[in-house]
Amino acid sequence: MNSWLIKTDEQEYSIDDLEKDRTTIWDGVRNHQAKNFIKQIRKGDLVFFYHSKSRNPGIYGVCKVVSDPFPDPTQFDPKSKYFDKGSSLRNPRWFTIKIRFVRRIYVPVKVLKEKILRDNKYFMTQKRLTVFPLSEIETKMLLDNETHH
DNA sequence: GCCAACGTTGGC
DNA sequence: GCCAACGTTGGC
Repeated sequence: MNSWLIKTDEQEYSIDDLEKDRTTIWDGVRNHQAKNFIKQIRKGDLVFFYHSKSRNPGIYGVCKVVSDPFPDPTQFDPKSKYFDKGSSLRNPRWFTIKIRFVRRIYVPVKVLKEKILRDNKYFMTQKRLTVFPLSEIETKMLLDNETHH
């Protein structure tokens, strides 16, 4: 089992939405490096749910991946802002996964930066990458950190 | 293929 | 709200 950090914009889809919906499709990723990571995610993997454009950026939840990667439906929908006319059903360009809410945690970006993810090259150097893998040690530290909840 | 212009992201 | 960093676009 692997674990990953994924980002969403709090304005668009927040941890509150996810807790209410229980499951969601994490769609709309349109970056090739991110897509390559998505294709490596497997059902049963662990996901940490991060809010960036927030007043208090940080990790807000733990989720379980409940599907293998599959073509992101929004790429085929002309009404979607994620529509990609260069993609086709036969040869889809973008992929997504389905995740299920497990529980809330809160780890502020300061703690991630100064401690838990300070050796994570993706977190530290690729601010705009919306999904990347976490090591076992990082995963353990994140799970151990949730004492105050 | 280069690179300036542009739009978006992320942290403060 | 600001702005640096950075990914993408489009003209050449």
